Amino acid sequence: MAKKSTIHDIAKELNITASTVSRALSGNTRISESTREAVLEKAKQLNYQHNQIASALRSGRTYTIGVMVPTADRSFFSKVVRSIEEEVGRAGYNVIICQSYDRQKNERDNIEALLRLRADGIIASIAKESRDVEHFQQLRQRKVPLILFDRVSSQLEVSRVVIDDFLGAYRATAHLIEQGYQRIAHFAGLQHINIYQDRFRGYRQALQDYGLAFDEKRVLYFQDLLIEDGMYGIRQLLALPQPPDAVFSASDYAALGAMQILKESGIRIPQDFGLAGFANEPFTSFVEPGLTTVEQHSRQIGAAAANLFLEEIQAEPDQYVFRKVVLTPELIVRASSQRQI
Amino acid sequence: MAKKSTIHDIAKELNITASTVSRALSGNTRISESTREAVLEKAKQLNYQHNQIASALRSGRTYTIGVMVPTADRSFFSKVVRSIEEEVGRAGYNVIICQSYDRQKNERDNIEALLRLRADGIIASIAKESRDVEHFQQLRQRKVPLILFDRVSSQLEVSRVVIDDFLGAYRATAHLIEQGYQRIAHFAGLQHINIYQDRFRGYRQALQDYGLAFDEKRVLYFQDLLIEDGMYGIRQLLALPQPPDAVFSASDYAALGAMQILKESGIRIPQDFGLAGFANEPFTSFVEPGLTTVEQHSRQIGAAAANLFLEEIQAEPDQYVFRKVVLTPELIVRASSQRQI
DNA sequence: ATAAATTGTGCAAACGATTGCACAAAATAT
DNA sequence: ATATTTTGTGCAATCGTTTGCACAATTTAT
Repeated sequence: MAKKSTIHDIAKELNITASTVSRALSGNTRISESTREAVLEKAKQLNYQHNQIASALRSGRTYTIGVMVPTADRSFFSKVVRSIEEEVGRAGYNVIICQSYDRQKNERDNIEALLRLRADGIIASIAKESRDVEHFQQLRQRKVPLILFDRVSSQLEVSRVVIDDFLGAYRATAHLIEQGYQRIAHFAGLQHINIYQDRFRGYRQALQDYGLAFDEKRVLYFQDLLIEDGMYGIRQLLALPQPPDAVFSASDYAALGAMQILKESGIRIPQDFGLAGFANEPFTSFVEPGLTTVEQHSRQIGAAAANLFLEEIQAEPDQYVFRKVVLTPELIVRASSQRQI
Repeated sequence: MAKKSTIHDIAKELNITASTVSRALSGNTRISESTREAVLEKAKQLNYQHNQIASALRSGRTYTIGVMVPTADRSFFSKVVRSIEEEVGRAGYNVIICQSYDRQKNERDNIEALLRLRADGIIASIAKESRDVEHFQQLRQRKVPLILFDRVSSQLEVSRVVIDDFLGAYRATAHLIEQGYQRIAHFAGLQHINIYQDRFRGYRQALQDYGLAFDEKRVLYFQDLLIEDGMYGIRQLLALPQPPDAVFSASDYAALGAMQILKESGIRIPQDFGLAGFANEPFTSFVEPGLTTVEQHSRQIGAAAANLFLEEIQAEPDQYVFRKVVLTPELIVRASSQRQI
């Protein structure tokens, strides 16, 4: 039971040198077919396993890439991660998943760890807490490719892939208006985050284009846009002198919270009140009524991010130009907003 | 802008050797306070970053541990992972999250990748598809500590942490019986998986202890126990000559599917029909009515698994004895099963 | 038939840290 | 005052691959 075998062990048995073994294993074309076969067979026989550590040390490439998301237990991020895994996996890269839990400290620590591990690149979506992004700067200095997606920062000059949040929000709001809702409120996220800012802008633009007044009392801002936030928010809105008759929420979770309270209060959805969320979380399709929402095409986001990384890693370091991919979201209309039949 | 600095750079600047620098940085007590300080300062000044690759190659320890779960977007696994991260992080370990997506091939590939990366250990929950576990055996051969949790295999002699699934199922079923339900059905998982087998056994035992007849027509087996499975399952059950009046589902998701259909069919929960799930997924608390379920104490599972790993890694290789940690689950009673007030 | 290109392999130096051994200087014990 | 221990550092080998350079043997071109 050979504990650990190295290319030297293989070399010794075959009376050749380790260089030749290394080349045979890595597919160097200068190696003759016969020795290659012999090496491969002996490798299998000795239960040889490539030592990625040694390889990485010498070659400078770890074939490892870090993917950092706020949290992996959100359908959106989980799908993006999976899609990245599939895409870069085909090119021989391993993915290390990191979670920032929306904390800047974790984000910083993860970056440190990935740098120590000498990851070949990082694909990330920025933590909510990170208003400044200096901790990402050192990646630039160290020439580690960084690709951002979804939650990006304009302060970083890197390739990125986003969806058109403005358009998604615009369409959702316009749809509510077209369904006859008049006083549409908005659950907004923190405005230093691009996606929430864009969604807010889309909402306002739609109101304006359709000639509806914007009323800032109908906009509530939340740190996390969770279910509880939605519950709290809808209570605030219903207590207004002139309560709204619909909510466009920047998050499905907050929309769901609102739905709970509305149902409890005997307010009928969609007859009396319209609801639309954002992200197309799985639960949106099985709550009652189904929640109208915006699909972000997470798989495509992941694939795009992965490909941007692969491009960048293969490009000449100095003449690579950063790219921006913008995908178009899709409005998913469900019962929660369908007043007209 | 020093691109990359090594301990040699630091050494050169201070007119000492790399060995001394290495020792100073790693906290060796033989180094004088003055040189240590000088090294630390110079390191910061040169923007030095420890090269974990080189270190790993020489020392044989990567301080990296792989955590493999079927999928990270389930609340249960996500919490376990987080808890492991926190626990081993304190001991200086990095966590690499891998997902098998319940596929044996992915599981095998992940193990290969982790071995290539020379992970110091692996904590895993086995994929549904894996009936045999030979791909785990090579870890034993290569002396890489393996800790299993939740979905374990009796074919592997390793430390493990599980909850008492039998007890959880027993309590859930007993609770339904005590609420007056008479014909309790069960959504079961694949029986080659320990947790589903135990839950099934708990269900049967409770029926028996309370003098209720076991009827195999009331047990439906599902591959994945998803929402759709629950929808399909409840339809089957309702079509029986003598339909059940309650379901204990081995998964919250399937229970949720059943709930949807029951509501659509105008069957009142809990008055006409009782429901209980398993896992305490977040949505169980906000569906209407709240779903009775079983909490698995995921954080404790993660912490226990992490500590088992840390113990094993520190033990003498040959005299380590495998340990089994069994945690007690907790029944969470909600409206879906509370017929008696 | 000679020159040039190609093919297949070996040599040896990296990559950047860790670590056993050695040893001088300083501190402590006898 | 000498012997012994402790303290602080250096030397050099090592971890397992990769890779530029060299070079003989073969093949192809002129």
